[in-house]
Amino acid sequence: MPELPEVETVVRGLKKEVINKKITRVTSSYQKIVKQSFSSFKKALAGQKISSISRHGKYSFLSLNNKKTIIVHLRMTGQLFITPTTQKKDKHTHLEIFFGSNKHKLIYRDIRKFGRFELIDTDKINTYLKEKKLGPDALTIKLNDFQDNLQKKNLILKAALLDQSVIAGLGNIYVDEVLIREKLSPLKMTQTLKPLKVKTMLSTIKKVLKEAILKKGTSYSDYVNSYGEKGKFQLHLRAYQQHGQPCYHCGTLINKMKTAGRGTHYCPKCQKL
DNA sequence: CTGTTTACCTGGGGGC
DNA sequence: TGCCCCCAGGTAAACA
Repeated sequence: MPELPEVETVVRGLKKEVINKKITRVTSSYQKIVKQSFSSFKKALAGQKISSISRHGKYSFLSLNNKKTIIVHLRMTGQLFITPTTQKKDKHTHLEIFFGSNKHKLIYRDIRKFGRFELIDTDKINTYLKEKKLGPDALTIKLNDFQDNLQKKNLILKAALLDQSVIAGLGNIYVDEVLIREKLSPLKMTQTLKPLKVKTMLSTIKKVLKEAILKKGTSYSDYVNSYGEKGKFQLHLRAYQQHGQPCYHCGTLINKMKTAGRGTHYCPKCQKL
């Protein structure tokens, strides 16, 4: 599923490919993908250029030169990538953006149709982030803010790291990967964490995310980057979907349980409560 | 108000 | 081969 490293990889690719290209046409065969009416969305995009692209957590922002911004969230199985205009769309392609005199189009594919597009005023991005209760981005969050957000609620650690208001960008894969590297139990309560442990955990969060970005993300199931290619971080997973495999650190078999409503992979020896 | 559960979707895999 | 059921998990909405 697309988490921070996957969204960052897509954003970096799109920056190279679609900045300053004029949008000529937008089509959709599943208009629910767009939050507001598709006809107004289509009208607002036509004739505009994408002037800048940014990301916060798992949200990406494609800003147009008419002071509007397209917000994209890929949710579980969303794919946003460039493909030749001659490529015929398949049944999972729900949106296509065409550019003037260009051999390529930007398409949105999503098997489970959970992803969403939304159009807002560019100067309201910060308001939007507040409305969604999005916390600081995981790559840039300051230790003090992370510490405060963790202490505010006494949550199970796994749930706290998945909570986008605490830290934005982590999902099920990277939370499990961080916890096994930190030898922390997913069941530990946040208020029992020592300040020094919070510090090392945050540096591990940033380290794992950066490594995953270098590997162009994790393609466990459907994720592909802006060129439709798979990532390579799945080769470096130590916990996620590794149940039955020996632990990277001690050789004990990785276990799987359900925590905070999610599949949670952990080493029963390294990650004791 | 806050924590918990369900809905949104489809494909894949297990059981039979 | 095929049918049924469950599972995958990000977020919003409904619920207790």
